[in-house]
Amino acid sequence: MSEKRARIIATALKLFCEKGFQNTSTATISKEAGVATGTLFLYFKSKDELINALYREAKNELAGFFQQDFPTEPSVENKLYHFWQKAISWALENPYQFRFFNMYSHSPFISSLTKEESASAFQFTLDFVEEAIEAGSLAPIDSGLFIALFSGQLNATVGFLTQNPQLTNRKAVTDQTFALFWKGISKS
Amino acid sequence: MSEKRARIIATALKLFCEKGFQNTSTATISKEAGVATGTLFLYFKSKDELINALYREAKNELAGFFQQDFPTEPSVENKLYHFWQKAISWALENPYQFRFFNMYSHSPFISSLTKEESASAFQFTLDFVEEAIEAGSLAPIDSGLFIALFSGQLNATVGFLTQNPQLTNRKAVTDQTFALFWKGISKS
Amino acid sequence: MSEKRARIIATALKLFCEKGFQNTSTATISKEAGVATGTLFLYFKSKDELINALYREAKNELAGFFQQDFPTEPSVENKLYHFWQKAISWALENPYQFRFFNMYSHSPFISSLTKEESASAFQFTLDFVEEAIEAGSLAPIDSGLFIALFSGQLNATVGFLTQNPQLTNRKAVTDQTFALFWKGISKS
Amino acid sequence: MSEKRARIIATALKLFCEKGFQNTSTATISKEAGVATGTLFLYFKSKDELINALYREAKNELAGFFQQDFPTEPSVENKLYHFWQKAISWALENPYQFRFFNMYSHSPFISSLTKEESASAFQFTLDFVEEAIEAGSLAPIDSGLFIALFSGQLNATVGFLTQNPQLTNRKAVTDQTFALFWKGISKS
DNA sequence: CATGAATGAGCATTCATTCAT
DNA sequence: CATGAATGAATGCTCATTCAT
Repeated sequence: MSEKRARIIATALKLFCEKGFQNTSTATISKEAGVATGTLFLYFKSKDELINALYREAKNELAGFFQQDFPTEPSVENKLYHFWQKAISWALENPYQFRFFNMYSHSPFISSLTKEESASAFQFTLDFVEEAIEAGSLAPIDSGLFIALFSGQLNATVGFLTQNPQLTNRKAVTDQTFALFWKGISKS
Repeated sequence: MSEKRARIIATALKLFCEKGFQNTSTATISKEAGVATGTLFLYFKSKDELINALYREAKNELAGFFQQDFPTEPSVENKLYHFWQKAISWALENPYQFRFFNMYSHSPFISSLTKEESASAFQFTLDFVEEAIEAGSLAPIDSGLFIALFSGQLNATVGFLTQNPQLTNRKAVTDQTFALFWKGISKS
Repeated sequence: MSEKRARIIATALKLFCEKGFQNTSTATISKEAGVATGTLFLYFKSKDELINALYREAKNELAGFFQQDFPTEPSVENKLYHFWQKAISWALENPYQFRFFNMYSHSPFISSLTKEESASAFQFTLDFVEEAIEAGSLAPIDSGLFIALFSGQLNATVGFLTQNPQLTNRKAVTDQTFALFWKGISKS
Repeated sequence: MSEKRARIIATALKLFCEKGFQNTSTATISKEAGVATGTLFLYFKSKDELINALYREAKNELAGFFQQDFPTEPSVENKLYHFWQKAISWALENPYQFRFFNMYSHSPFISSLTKEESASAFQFTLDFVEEAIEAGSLAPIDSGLFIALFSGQLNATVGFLTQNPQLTNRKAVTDQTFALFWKGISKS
C-alpha cells in the first residue's frame, strides 16, 4: 500500500532482528525509515500492532511462496522435497524474516490471535502430512510432531549454512540433510 | 553461595521465562525474591550480568547432568541414546531452564563471551561425535551440523511433549523420535 | 453562517462539557461534526480561538435572551424577577451552555480580551443595579458584589434543580429562592 | 510525612491553580518542587492520583478548621456566623486552596470516590442545617439547597474581596453579606 | 552485608497544526 | 472551500542504578 508504511515495516524487521523488539524504540524505527515519529502510529495503532502486522505479513508471504510450483502428481518424497527446497531458499533469500520467525514465533509479543490467523495459512501442510501418513508413505506419528521435526531439521540446516557462509556446496548439504530426514521418516 | 543470591537467581529464571527479560523489572525480581532492590546489585553488577550468570550456571548444571552415568564402553548408539534420554528428562524436570535456553540462547542479552565460555563445557559432546564419525559409525557430516540436527530433533520432541501434557506414553514417543533420528543418521 | 462552522461549534460545546477542553482533540470534534480535520482550522485559527468563539457567541445569545420581553415600567422587584426567571429558563433549556459557563468562565482558556468584550454585552445589568441602588430600592452594596450574589443564588438554584430532576414543583423552588434573595437584598 | 512529598503537593496546588491541571506537566511540578521526575511517581501513582490527594487533604484540613472553636450553646445565627467567618478567613488565608476548590470541585479529574470520601467530613454541616430547620430557626428548604445557597453567597463574597484587594473594611463587607443572607434565610 | 528512597534518562504515544491536492 | 496524510514537539510514566544510612 503506502510507501511509507512499507518502509516502516522493512525498517522494523531489520531492527527487531538486529537489536530486539524492546531494545528498538519507535523513534529509531521512524528515523531510520525516514518518516516522522507520528507517522508510525498513523499506520500501526501501537508498537505491538506493528510487530504483529510484521509477523502476519511475513507468514502470508511465506505461505504463498510455498505454494508456488507445487508438484501436483509426484510422490510424497518429491512433494516433501519441494517444501524443503522452497523453505531453504526462502530462508536464505530472506534472512531477516527467517531470524524474525526464530526470535519471535514463541515470544509473548505475538498475540495468540495473530498466531491462529497465520496458522490457517499453513493448514494445507498439515493436511498433506496427514494424507501421506494415512496412505502409508510416512512413519505413523502425530502430524504436529512431524511438522516440528521437519522444522527442526530445517532450522538446523539453515543455521549451519548461515554460520558457515564460506561453504560452496550448499545444495549438497541441503540434499544430504533432507536425505537423512527422509531416511528416518519414510516408511520402508 | 549466599542464600539471597540463590533466591534472586531462581526468581529471575522464573520471571524471565514467564514475562520476558525486558518485561521483568529488577524491582519485581527483588520483591518476589524477598530482598531489597539494592541487594540484587550487590551480587550482580547489572541486570545484564544477572541474565548472563543465569545462562552460565544453567548451562554448567546441564553439562554436569549429561556426564552423570555416562556409559564408558557401549556402542555409539547407546551413548547417543544416553544423551538423548538425559536431555529429555532434564528438559522435562527443569521446564524453566529449558524455556530459558529456547528463549535466550540466540538473544542479544547473552554476550558472546558467555556463549563461548559455556560452549567449552560441551566440548566433550563435539569430541564424541567426531570420534564416532571417524570410526565410521555415523554419517559423515560436519560435527556442528550434527549437534544442530540432534538439538533440533530434541527440541521438537520436548516441545511436542510439553504441548500435549495428557500423553501417557512419553517414553514411547521419545524412543520413537530417537529411532527416527538414529535411522537417518546412522551409517548402515 | 456556514453550516459546517455551526456543526463544529455545536459539537465542540457538547464535547468540551462532557469531556473537558483538553481531553477533547480537534480530530474528535471534526469527526463527530462530520468534517475533515483541516476544516476546523479553516473557520478557527486555533483550538483556543474555537473555545473563545464559543464563549463569545453563547454569552451574546444569553444577553439577547435577557433583553427579550424586558418590562419597561414595573417595579425593581419585577424587573429583577424577570432576569431571574429568564436566567433560570435559559439555563434549564440550554444545559450545555450553562455547564460550559460554569466550567470555563474562570478557566485560563478564555482570554481576558474575550471576557472584556463579553462583559460589555451585560453592562446594562450593572446599570440597572446601580440605578436601583441609587433610587433606594436595593441595599447599598457594590454593584459587582450584587451581581456576584445574584449569580451565586442562581447557580445554586439551577444546580439543585439539575441534580434533582424528579422534582415537579420547579416553579415553586425558583420562586422561593428568589423570595429569599429578595427578602435579603431589598431595602425595607 | 516526607518533606519531598509536601513540596510536591504545595507546588502542584500552586501550578494547578495558575495554569490548570492539564497545562501543568509533571516535569514542571517536579522541577519547581526541586525533586526528580521519578520522585513524584514515588509518592503518587499517577498525575490523577496527585490531584485527588490534593483535593482530599485540602478538604480534610478545611473540615478540621471548621470545627475549631465551634460554639456549643449559642443560637443558630451565631453558629451559622461561626461557619461563615471560619470559611471566609480560611479562604482569604488559603487563596490557592480556595481557587483550587472552585476550579476542580466539579471537574472530571476528581473521582467520585474522592468526592464521596471527602463529603463525609462535612456531614456535620448538613446535620446542623437539618436540625435548625426542624427546630424552626431556618426557612424550610432542602438542606442540600441551603448548603448550595450558603456556598454561593460565600463564593461571591470571597470573590469580591479577592478582586478588590484595596478594600480595608473587609469585616464590614463580610458582616453585611452575612446579614443579607441571614435576613433572607431566617424564619421571622 | 543489606536497605530502599531518590534519581533522571529514555520511551510509547498523542495531537494541534500544516499543506499539497 | 474542503480534504486528510503527515508532522514532530510535548507528555506521563518506567526502571536500572546509586548511595547514604
